[in-house]
Order: sequence, then structure tokens, then C-alpha cells
Amino acid sequence: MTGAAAALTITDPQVIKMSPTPETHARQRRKEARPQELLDAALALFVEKGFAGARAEEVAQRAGVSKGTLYLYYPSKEELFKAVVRQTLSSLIAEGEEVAAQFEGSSADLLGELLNTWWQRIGNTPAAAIHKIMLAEVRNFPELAQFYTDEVVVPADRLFCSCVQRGIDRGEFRPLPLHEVAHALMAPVIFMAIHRHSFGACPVDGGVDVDPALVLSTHLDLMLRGLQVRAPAPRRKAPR
Amino acid sequence: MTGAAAALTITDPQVIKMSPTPETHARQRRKEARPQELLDAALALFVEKGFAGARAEEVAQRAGVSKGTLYLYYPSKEELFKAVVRQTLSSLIAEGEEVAAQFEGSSADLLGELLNTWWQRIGNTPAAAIHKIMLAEVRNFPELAQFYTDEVVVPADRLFCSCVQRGIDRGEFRPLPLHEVAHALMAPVIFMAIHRHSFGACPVDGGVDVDPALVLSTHLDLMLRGLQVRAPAPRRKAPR
Amino acid sequence: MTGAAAALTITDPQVIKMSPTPETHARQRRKEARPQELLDAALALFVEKGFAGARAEEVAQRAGVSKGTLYLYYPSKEELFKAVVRQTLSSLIAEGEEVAAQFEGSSADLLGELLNTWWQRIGNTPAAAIHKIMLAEVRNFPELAQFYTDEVVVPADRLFCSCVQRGIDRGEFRPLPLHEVAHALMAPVIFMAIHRHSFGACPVDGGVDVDPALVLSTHLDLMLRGLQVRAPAPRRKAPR
Amino acid sequence: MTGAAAALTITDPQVIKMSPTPETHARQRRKEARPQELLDAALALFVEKGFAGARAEEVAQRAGVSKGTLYLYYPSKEELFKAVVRQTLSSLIAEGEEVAAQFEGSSADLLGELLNTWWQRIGNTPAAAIHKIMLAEVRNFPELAQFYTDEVVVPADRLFCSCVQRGIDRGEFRPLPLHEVAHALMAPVIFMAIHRHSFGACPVDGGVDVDPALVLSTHLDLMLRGLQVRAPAPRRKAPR
DNA sequence: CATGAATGAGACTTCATTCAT
DNA sequence: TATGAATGAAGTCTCATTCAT
Repeated sequence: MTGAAAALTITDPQVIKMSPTPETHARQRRKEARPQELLDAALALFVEKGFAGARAEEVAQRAGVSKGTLYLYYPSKEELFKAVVRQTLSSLIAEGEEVAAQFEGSSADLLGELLNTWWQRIGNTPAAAIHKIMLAEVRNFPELAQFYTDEVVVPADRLFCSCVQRGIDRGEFRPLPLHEVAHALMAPVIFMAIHRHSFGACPVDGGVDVDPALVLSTHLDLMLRGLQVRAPAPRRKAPR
Repeated sequence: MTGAAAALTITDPQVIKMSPTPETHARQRRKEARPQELLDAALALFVEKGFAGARAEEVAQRAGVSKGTLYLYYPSKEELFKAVVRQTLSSLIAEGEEVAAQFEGSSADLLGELLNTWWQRIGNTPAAAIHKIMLAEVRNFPELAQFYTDEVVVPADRLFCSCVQRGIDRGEFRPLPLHEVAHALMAPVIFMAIHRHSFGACPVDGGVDVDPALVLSTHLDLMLRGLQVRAPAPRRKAPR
Repeated sequence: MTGAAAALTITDPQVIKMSPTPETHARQRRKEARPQELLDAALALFVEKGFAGARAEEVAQRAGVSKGTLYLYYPSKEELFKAVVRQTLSSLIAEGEEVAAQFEGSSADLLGELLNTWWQRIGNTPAAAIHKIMLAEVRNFPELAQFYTDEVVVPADRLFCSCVQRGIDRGEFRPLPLHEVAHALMAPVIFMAIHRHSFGACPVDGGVDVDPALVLSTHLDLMLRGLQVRAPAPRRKAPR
Repeated sequence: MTGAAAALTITDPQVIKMSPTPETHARQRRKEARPQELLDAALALFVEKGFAGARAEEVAQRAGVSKGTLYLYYPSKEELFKAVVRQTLSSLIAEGEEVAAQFEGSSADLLGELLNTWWQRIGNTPAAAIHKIMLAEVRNFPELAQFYTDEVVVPADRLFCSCVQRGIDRGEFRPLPLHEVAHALMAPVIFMAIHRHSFGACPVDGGVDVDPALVLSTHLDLMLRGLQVRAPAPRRKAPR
């Protein structure tokens, strides 16, 4: 086990960050900040309740404006939803790719690094919730499908595929079908992230409780053993 | 892996068809067939629209009956949903438990058997979408959260945990945290199944296209290598 | 206090008497008894739930027949209701008048006798419940108003008026307006009877609980003192 | 009796009319008047149709607003009903308590005052029908039973009991069971009020017609004679 | 006559959206 | 711009009544 799940600070899932406008030039500042505040509030609510379950009035309330004002900025709940998805996603990807490009160590360590970053930057933030929403609602908003595919699905797949390819190229990993491996790598992490926003937020008796850090390290352990040409040599003994 | 996911014929999601009982009064025959017809219609609609989005009247319509008739058989939308879950998932899990209990072969083969069955019976049918629905909407229907946890999540976890435990007990698998391993085992299959019913149902250009059968076999390959005490002996005389 | 409320056995308000057909010539007997059984069941339910609250199906159930059968005998819920009222009332009145006509004692004692009989024969039986229903529903069934007035209101009034008149004629009672006195005499008893069928049947915390026997005797005590020319002489001292 | 029920003008049941606030924005004025308008409409409809029979939409219509608006002010039909009760009965009882607390005269006069006020404020307005509704429908609405008991039945009983107690304490009245006396005091008034809204609203031939004012004064006359330790001294020099 | 499955009008309630102020 | 009162379509569920068997 590569200490993969090291710095996993499982903070309370504080999904949303409201930008708390610190009273200055109240009127002016507010007016400019409005759209962002509305999007923040909407994100929070869509995450909590899904599209159908989020009420326009509550979005407005959380943003500190009246219902009418919401409609001044977004002509309908649908448009609001799309705006939320677009703006949340646009700032998400592209971090990982850089990490991967510059990484020097073993491909095993790179994957560990990636999955950990993934979890910390995405799994534990509103981004994961967006994925949940998308899964749930794309069929009602097909326009978003393409957008999400381009912005999230493809880049993420490319990222993981390239790492696996790197491992294979360097003789570290067995040759295996890339996309499928990438799927197996990402799924448990994404799945866990999503669960935190659904069942994880419900008060149920006797649910299955997994330790995220342990899931992550176990998953990594399993995958690396499965991927590597030879079982990873024990850390201490194997300088090579 | 022995081509575990071999005969994966991705047919149209075909729901169980009741063999029409020989010959009784027409009325009588309807009476008996009704629940199944309603359940089928409900499953289809829940998959399309989600729980909140599915209208009771449309369920009835699709089953070819009036609104009132639906309520003759299921006292509320929630109960209807529960019935759908019981029919599609609970029974399947129960079946899996039986298979596991009677299985004689290696634990590796048992897991392979289980995952394949899962995929064939869930991944490939509308049943998969149920979990999507739950992920998306539990927070709005707390009672369903408890129900689904009791009826599906916990039993499924127990099923896979017990298989892993079996492998450990028999010295086939390394000792690893059960729940976390179960999570890593199930997630890619469920995740893939879910995707087929969300993004998979939307026409997008350039999406990531994985071959389900290949995902399944690759996942199994990776996991078993990861789980087993020693890398699985090469099937036929391997050199080296 | 004239021992007025003597034999007040406050049994459990067993409102309805189902005629429990003792299985003989089942088919035949049943067929003839049907209407009566239906009326009994309907009475019970109307008393419990009122007109709107009583469901046709439950009436049928209690009568041991199917919903369809009910409509074979009564073409609608309204007609059923009217039939219930008519048949219950028709057998009610006319007892008291006889008692009054033959009474020999003082008018005070006569009133006591009357109120007690009233309570036992009416206040504590379905008859009282019918009065409750009538009060509640006449406005929706004006046809019943005339009927009820003729069969119940007028005779009851006449009965009590004649007693009061008797007292006045014999110099026992002060001359007072007859109808108004009759009202004051009957109201508390009827009122109490009605309450037993509404609030009395609800599980409330901290309700006002009066002892029917005590209400009756107190009421009589008050009224007689009020009515009589001189306060009733203490029993012992006053032979004459 | 001092013509206690003197100026009983039986006018059309007129509900409180809000004096339209001087001049604000039309919208604003409506906003303030709405609750009252809705309450008025609701009272009228409840009286006509009962609780179950009154349709929310019609209440709204009569108040000149749409269905949705009603729910803007009262979250459910039950709450609407409660509000009506509070406005019409609770406030009246509270008022009575105050009168009783500050009353200086004889307890006989206090009771007279109370009953007269009651009749004028309840018996003569739609408010009386509320008790009728409760009698008829409590069993179907258990929550209302508790509410009404707490809000009306118990306070009213307490009010009258305390007056009787006052009379006993001051040596004016004979010691008698409080609750039972209170019952005998209130019943004829309430009963008469109820009748006005049921049978009284139906056109019948040959019904018993009592003069409310006369009922009231006769009832009071009888009760006070019955209650008082000695028969009330004749007002002017009575012979003998 | 009897049954009980089926119907569908209609009740309560919610909430996205509009619009007068 | 901003507000929030008002709207009314739509959804869940009930139940009196019908009718094929």
C-alpha cells in the first residue's frame, strides 16, 4: 500500500461555499454579485434536492433576494439549472492533466497521486454533486449531455488512460484495454463521492458505512496489484 | 479470466413476460396480470422520468388502466416504487445469496459468476436505473432511503462481503477490509449500468465508448489479481 | 332532588345493534334480511362518520355484502341515508306520550320520570346519533326536515309542553311560556346525548367530563326549583 | 327576570367588517384585508357545507381570489378552520373571561350578562354553526377534536364554572356540582343557536317556533331560581 | 341477484411564473 | 431593478357509481 490515501482529510461534506458579500457599497456590489450568488444558491439546492425538488423560491431566499429577482436574471428554472452546470464544470477539469504531465515517479505512484487528488478536489466538493445531478437529469436536459461529455467525461478518461498507457509503455503495467481500466479506476471513487451526496446525507439506520480513506487505499492496492506486471515489491526491500 | 463476461448479448431491455395463464375468464385473467403490468409500466416510467417526475396517471395509462385502478393495487406512489424495487432488485439479491451459498468452486470463480449475473440481470435491464433514481432522489424521500438501504444496499453489501470473506477464509484472498473491497467490486458494474441509462441514452459526439463485456472482464481480471494471495496460476502451462 | 336520576345505568355507548342473523336457511333468510342489515350498517357508519365521511364500501362490508349489492337495494348514498333516517325515526316516538297520559303523581315527578326515560330510551341509543346527524345534515337534505319535524320535533315538544301545562293547571308550576320551558328542559339532555356521539367518542386530553347521571339530576333539581310555585318541600317533612 | 334578553334584534348574521384603512397602495390594502376576507368566506362556507363539504376553491372564490392565494395565507384547510374558530369563538370566550373577572354585581346578574352576550355574539351569527360542525365531524378529524377541546370546550366550561363557583362562594348560590350546572346553563343557548343553522334554515310547516329572547329569559329565570339559595326577592314590593 | 374490478370526476395541495407596484 | 402577492396548471389520492361476469 503506497500510502496512497495519506492526506485524506474527510471534512464534513460542506458542499457549498456561499460567497458572503462583506457589506461594502452594498447596492453596487450586490448588483454585480447577484448572478454568482444565485448560481451558488442554486447549486447548493440542486445538489440537495435535485432539479425537480429544488424550489425557485428557496433558491432566491438563499441568495437573499426575492423570487421575482431570480427571474430577472434567469428566465426559467431550466435555464438556471443549465447555467449552474456550465459554470460549475467550466472551472473543474484541467488541473489533473498538468500533474500527470510533470510527474516523474513510477506510474503506480502517479495513479495513487491522481486518485487522491481526484477525491480531494472533486469527490469531496460540489463537483461530485454535479455529477450526481447530471446522471440523474441528463435525460431531461439532453443539451447538457454534449457539454458534459466534452468538458468532463472525455478529459477525465483521457487523463486516466494516458497514465495507464504510461505505465504500460514503461513496462510497469500489463497491457490491458485502456478505457476499461480507466473506468475500473475511476468508478469506485466517483461512486463513493456521489453516495456522499445522496444516501450519505440521509439519516438511515444500519446503512453500510465505508471509510473513504480506506476505500481509496484498498481500491488502489487492489488495482495496482492487478495492473502491475509483478506484484509490487515491498517498499523497503526493493530499491532497484 | 475465462472470458467470464462471455455471452453478453446486449438485447433490448426486456422485462419479464408473464405466460398468459391457459384460459380463465377474461376479467379474471386481467386481475391476476394487473400487478405485473402495472409494475412493468411503473419501472419503465420511473426509469424515464425519475420518481418525482413519473406521474401516477401515466403509469396507469401505460398499463392500459385508469388512474383509479393503479391505486387499487398500490396505495401510493411510494409503495408502487417499493414494489418495483422488490421485484427487480431484492429478488435478484436473494437469488445471488442462494448461488453464493451453494457455490462449490473457487472464490474467484464465485465473484466472477456473481458480477456476470449482476450485469446480465441488472446492467442490461431498466433495473439498473433504479439505483440512479435512488441516488438522485433519496434526499427528497427519506422513507425510501431507509427502505432501499434495508432492502438493497445492505443485502448487496452483505452478499459481496460474504464472498470476499469466503475467499479469505479459504486462503484464496488476502485479508483486506471487507466493505471497502465490496465497494470496489460493485462500483464499476453499477456505475456502468447507471451510465447506460443516463448519458448512454443521450446522443453525443465523441463520447467515451467502453465495451461493457470488456469492462467487466478487465475489472474482474484486475480485482482478482489484486485480491488473490498469489497471482492466478496461468491457465495452461505458462513458461517462466 | 327527587331521585330523578335513579336507575341510570350508563352502559358503554353501544350505539348500534346489528341483527346477528343466526344461520338458518342462509340464502333465503339473508335475502329478506338484506335491507335491514344494510340499514343497520349504514346507521352505524353515518353515526360514526357523518354523511360525507361514511364510505359506501364500508357500509357494504359491515353488512357482509359487496359494494355492488348495496346499490342493488339503494340507488345512491343519498337514498340510503334517507332510508336510514326514516326507518330509525319511525320507531322512536310515541312511547312517552302514553307514560304522560297515565301518570298519576306530581308534575315534578312526571317530569323527572320523563327526562329519565328520555335519556335511557333515546339519549343513550342510536336515536340520539340520528339527531346529531340531522342537525349536521338537514341543510343538505331539506326533504328530511319536514319529516323529522313531524315525527320528532313536534311530538317531543308537545309531550313536554303538556307536562308543563299539567303542572301549571294543577297549581304546581308557575305560569311560564310552554315551548320555551320545554326547550330549556330538553336541551341539556339532548345536548349531552349528542356529545356522547361526537366528542365523547374522540380521544382527547383534558376534555370536560360530566357525569350523565349527575347532569340529569342536577338539571332536574334546578329546573324543578325554577318551575315550582314554591321550592319543593323537603321530602321527609312534607307528607301531603 | 329583568328582561335580560331585551334588545335581541335578530338581524342578518353580519360578520365583522374591517374599516378600510385610509389610503395605502391598493395592493397593500388587499394584503392586509385578505386574511379577514378569507376568514369570512370560510366561515360562511363551513356553515353552509360543513368542514368536509366546504371546498377550498370555493372559499377562495368567495373571497375573490384564486385557489393558490388561499394557501398563501393558510397552509391547509384544517388550519383555515382553526383560524376561523379562533377568530369567532376563542376571542369571544376570552372576552367573557374578562367580563367575569371584572364584574362587580351579583352572580345572578353576571350569569345573565354572560348568557345574553353569548347569544348575541354567537347564537345570532354564523359562529353558532361552528359547534354544529364540530359535533358532526370531529370523529373524522381527530386533530380538530383536540384543538377545539383545548380552545373552546374547556375554556367555556371554565368560564361558566368559575361564575357558578363565585356565586357559591358569595353565598348566593346553593352548592351544586359545577360542571353539571355549567352544562345545564350553556346547553339551551348553544342548542338553540345550532338549531337556527340546521332546521331553522329549512322551510318546514308546523315546526315548533320558539322566541329566542323568550327562551333566553325563561331559561335564565328558571336557572337562577334553581341556583339561588333563596328565591330572588321580588323586584318591587311583592305582596306576601 | 351478487360480485368486485374498473372508472373518472373531483378534492387538496404545490410551485413555476407573472405582474402591478 | 426589485418585490412579493397572485395565479392556475398539474399532481396525488379518494370514492361514488357502473358493469361485465
